[in-house]
Amino acid sequence: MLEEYRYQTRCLVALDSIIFGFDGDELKLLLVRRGVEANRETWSLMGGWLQPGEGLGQAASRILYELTNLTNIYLEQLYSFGDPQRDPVERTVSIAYFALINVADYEQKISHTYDAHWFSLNQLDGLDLLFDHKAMIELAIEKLRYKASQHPIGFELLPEKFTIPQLQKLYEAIFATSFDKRNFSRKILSTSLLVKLKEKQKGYSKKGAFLYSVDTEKYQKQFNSFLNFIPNSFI
Amino acid sequence: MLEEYRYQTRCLVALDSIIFGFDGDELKLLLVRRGVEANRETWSLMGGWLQPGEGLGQAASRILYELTNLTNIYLEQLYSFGDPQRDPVERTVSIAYFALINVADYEQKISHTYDAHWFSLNQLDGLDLLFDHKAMIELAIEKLRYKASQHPIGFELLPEKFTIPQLQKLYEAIFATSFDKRNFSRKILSTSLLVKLKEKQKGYSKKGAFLYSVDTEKYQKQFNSFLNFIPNSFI
DNA sequence: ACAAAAGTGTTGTTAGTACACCCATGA
DNA sequence: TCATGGGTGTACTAACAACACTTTTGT
Repeated sequence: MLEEYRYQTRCLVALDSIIFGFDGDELKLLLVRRGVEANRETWSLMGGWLQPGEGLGQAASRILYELTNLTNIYLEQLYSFGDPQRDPVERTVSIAYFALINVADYEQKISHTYDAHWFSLNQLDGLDLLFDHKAMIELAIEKLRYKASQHPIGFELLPEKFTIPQLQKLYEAIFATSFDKRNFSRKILSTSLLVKLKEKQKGYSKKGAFLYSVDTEKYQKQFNSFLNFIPNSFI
Repeated sequence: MLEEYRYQTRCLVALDSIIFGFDGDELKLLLVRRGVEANRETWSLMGGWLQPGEGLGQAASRILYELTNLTNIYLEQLYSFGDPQRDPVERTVSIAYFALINVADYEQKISHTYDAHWFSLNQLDGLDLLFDHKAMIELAIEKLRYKASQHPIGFELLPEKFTIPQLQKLYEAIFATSFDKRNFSRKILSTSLLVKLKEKQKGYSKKGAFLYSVDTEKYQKQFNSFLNFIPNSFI
């Protein structure tokens, strides 16, 4: 090994994932209570160690799978946390990832071996979380809001067929505010990313609301080309 | 030490900093050619190892200082790179930071012990860079553009007193495009973040251009409150 | 028949875009 | 006097914000 490398200190590297979910009404967060030696009773994000030969996102996915049984969740890197005191046992750098899922889609699949549990965002205030996980969550909420303000990212949090009022509820949950429904539906439909279906959702309201699905082809095209929206949005 | 920690693999953690500079005309990038054993002749970002007891940003600042003598540069975390093969000598996770500085302000201070050198962005194409540093730079450019499209971040790249045409050149360099000067100055002045000074810049043009400075108080206020721009920008 | 949620249109205001001429000065 | 870059105004268009009534249907 090269001299230059030989005398460097190696350091624990952890991955922590923040999983947001929407149940049709509230925005939720998936936490686990792990059966590990330290902090046995503390709720925490889905976390684990980086293994040799593993990519970062790959490790985050594996850990999420091991703790909850969830697979094929698109995880996005959020931020790296490296305060020397963040883990009192030993200095650890943690790389945080986050994802958005639809609670209903995954309810059956989530294993409860490690006591995984959905918390609504307001429940968090009273809760004590491991290490700096609260700061991670706050940053993730900020990023989620930012992303939702740019992309119609919310689609990923809904079932394949959904109604405009459902989508509005989701955005209202993300931004903790309320929108005018006329302006909301106009704005959403003006993207022409939604396809109106013949069916109506029944049961929730007396009248029933039309179901829509995402035109995935258009959606891909539009949001894989970032370039077109940058220059003139500022100047 | 806890069992849970004892058997984990520790890993090298590096910090790499991407330093953008503006010289009044072009957007540049600071690279070094380090006298290290491996890759002696390759240009690279300002990189080094995380030491015990150091925060991540703190380490990035120290490394930047050691390689260039620059201090008091605000570094912002960009992304973490952890491909198992990214460093062929040993598996290393690298956390990338970036910063924007005004070339003229720091020209005297930059030490050239390690052969630090400004490259204009177009020069990069032909250049071979260490490891995945090219990908880091590309991501940093993307982020810089995004930030500039939201905030008037460009102010940090200019001297304390600057002219509107200088600012326009900077934005044109960042976005690799050109803007209508009437619309540009209207847009910039409409933020009322600039204070018009009595003095003119002479020498560059025959007529001379009025100098402006940033109203730092307003600037702080406006861009520390993110919340107000989110909801209605989407809905 | 009535309660509860769905759906829809108009108007005023604001921000964005495209475009062309005169001004001040040094050489 | 002329070449160079600095500075400004207007008219058109598109997006946004505020606002209230009618429709459907289950009970």
